[in-house]
Amino acid sequence: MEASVKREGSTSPASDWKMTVEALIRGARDSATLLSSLLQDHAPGSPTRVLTEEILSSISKALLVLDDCEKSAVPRTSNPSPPFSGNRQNEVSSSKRKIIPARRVYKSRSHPYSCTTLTTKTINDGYSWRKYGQKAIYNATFPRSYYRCTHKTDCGCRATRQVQQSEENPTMFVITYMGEHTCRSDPNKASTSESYFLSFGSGTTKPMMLAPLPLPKLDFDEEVVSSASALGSSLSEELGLPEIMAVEASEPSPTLSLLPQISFDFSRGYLDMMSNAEFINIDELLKDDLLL
DNA sequence: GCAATTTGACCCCC
DNA sequence: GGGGGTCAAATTGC
Repeated sequence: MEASVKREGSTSPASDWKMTVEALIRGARDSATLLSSLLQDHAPGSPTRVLTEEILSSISKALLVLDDCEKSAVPRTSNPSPPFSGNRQNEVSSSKRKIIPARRVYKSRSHPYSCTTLTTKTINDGYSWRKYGQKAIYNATFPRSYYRCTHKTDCGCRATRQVQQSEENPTMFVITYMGEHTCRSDPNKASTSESYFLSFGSGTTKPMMLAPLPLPKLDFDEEVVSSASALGSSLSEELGLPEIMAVEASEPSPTLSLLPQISFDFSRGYLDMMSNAEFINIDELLKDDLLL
């Protein structure tokens, strides 16, 4: 299904992304907070419906923007040129670099998916990371740091993450995860969340798709406000009125934060919602109230 | 001494 | 051509 709403005017990809993140943050955070409080005394009725619709609306708006961004980025794919074109000078020197290797192996930047998280500090996600770079970003106040999994060398794990201080709120950090962990993660940390996944897939979406992810396992002592992702998804076909599924993903944890937490992984097509308010049976909620 | 971080250069892609 | 992601030598910390 094609998205029926077009963005107004023409904006830059950076602007699109900013709009998206802002929409996700506002919609998801506010709605989740309200929803969480309401669910403590849950009685089937309109409030849950309104809130759920609000969440969906926010997500849909963000997705529309992401969809356009994704479309504009599509043509870059198919034919990667060889990693080295071969005509550069190899003898370049500087005060720090005296010898430049004959050639460098440069890997593709493409990743099967990504996940962006806004958090009050850099999160302990259960994986060990090694910093491999830092860059000043054009029109950005704060530099961006680049990390890769420490198991890259021994396990060939290709997961990376980028950390950058938020422009709007310097106390927050925007953390972007890219690539899947192919190394073994800490099983203790990997299973400490109470999670539900709302899938924006079709009715034929299999439960397998809703399993807890290779996404970062967040440290719930921290306030993770939102996250979003927008790569490699065919979700644009389903933006009209997403069908919702919900599934309980793991055992409850006593270490959850007091705030409801929502994360999105659009490339895999689901919304991850966490709360310590009580077990939220979203599945029944939705069955009673609306979409199912 | 080893491992992690820093930092300038290299390279890809728009 | 330039922004941004990655590499890898140099530096720093334990």
